[in-house]
Amino acid sequence: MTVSKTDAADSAKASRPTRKEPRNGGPEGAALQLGELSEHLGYALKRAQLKIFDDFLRCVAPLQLTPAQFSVLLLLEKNPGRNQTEIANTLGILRPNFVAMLDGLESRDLCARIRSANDRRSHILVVTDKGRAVLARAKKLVAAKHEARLNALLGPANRAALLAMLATIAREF
Amino acid sequence: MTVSKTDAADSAKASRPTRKEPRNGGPEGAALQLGELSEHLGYALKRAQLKIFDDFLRCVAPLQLTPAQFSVLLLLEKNPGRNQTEIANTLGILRPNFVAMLDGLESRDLCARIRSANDRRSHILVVTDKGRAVLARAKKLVAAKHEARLNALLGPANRAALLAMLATIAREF
DNA sequence: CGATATTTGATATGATGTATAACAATTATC
DNA sequence: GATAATTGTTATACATCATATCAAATATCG
Repeated sequence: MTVSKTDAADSAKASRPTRKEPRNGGPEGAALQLGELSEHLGYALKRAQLKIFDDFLRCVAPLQLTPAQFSVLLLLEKNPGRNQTEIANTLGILRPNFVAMLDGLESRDLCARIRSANDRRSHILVVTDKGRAVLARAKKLVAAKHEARLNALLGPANRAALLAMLATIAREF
Repeated sequence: MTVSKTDAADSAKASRPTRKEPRNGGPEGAALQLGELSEHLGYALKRAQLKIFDDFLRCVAPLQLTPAQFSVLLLLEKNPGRNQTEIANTLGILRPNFVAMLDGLESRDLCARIRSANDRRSHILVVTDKGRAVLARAKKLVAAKHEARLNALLGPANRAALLAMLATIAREF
């Protein structure tokens, strides 16, 4: 709906002794009412998604992996011998946009393109040893920091229910 | 994680009599395994969000309103007398980016900027009559088509639970 | 009061994500 | 063997998102 990566909600910088804002008496200057907005799933969905991605980025920052790159490596590891079109399609990436993304991963030696012997048009994608190592570390960081934090916030049962509903929407909506 | 607005999953164009792909016998050419990806909340969240936004766009297409524009009009209606900074911050929009957005809405006479008398730096934002009319029609379309479809897919109780969990993540994560 | 700092809306600019068209090389189809 | 389709790629356009900076207006404080 809107929603950028920014703070929103007018986060008061915490440290600022002198200001006028503490006029808590009047109804003026109060926090804005979200109103019906808080009942719209799309709005909550977008804001939650930004938070999740932001946290993912922080948790996996030492490995310099974006959520998109992580998903590519995960998919490559699970599905060896596939070409660019197959991987891109599965992840909902357009082939033209997948090229630069692979260039980035390949230049860091996390994956490699191998010309197929059967069909010399296509590139078979493989995770390199270094890619596998980075992916393993990423999985641990994500599990230990990111997903663990979600479990702490929602509880395992709720987290599972949430995941199931999101998957349903993604699949059948 | 990845995920664009595109079809993904290699949607077979439905109408194409001649192709090679029906080699359903071998394990080759089968659908890819998502593997651990399907256990990552961020991935499901992103894909669900894209679906929801896409459906929102279609449902409200006759009014030519994006989710972001809809959220702005909703917030303006609920919170009269606010300036650009307050509205933008609440929605998580950066002020510089909010300018062009307001230009668009104002050029269509859906809202208006009014110089404040108290503080002549700020613009008080108001929904115009036309904006209120468009917003009313948008609400009906969204409720009748978009949210109704979600209720049909998840059921009202699950939909409410989903919304609550997403709001929790957006608020406390 | 007057100097300095802050706020507001705005502009310019860049980075990133997403989408389409078109191309050469290769393969499939008939 | 001519035509069509596929694969990876390039170019390009557009939207989204982010930062720095500015002028005008206001606030703060010596």
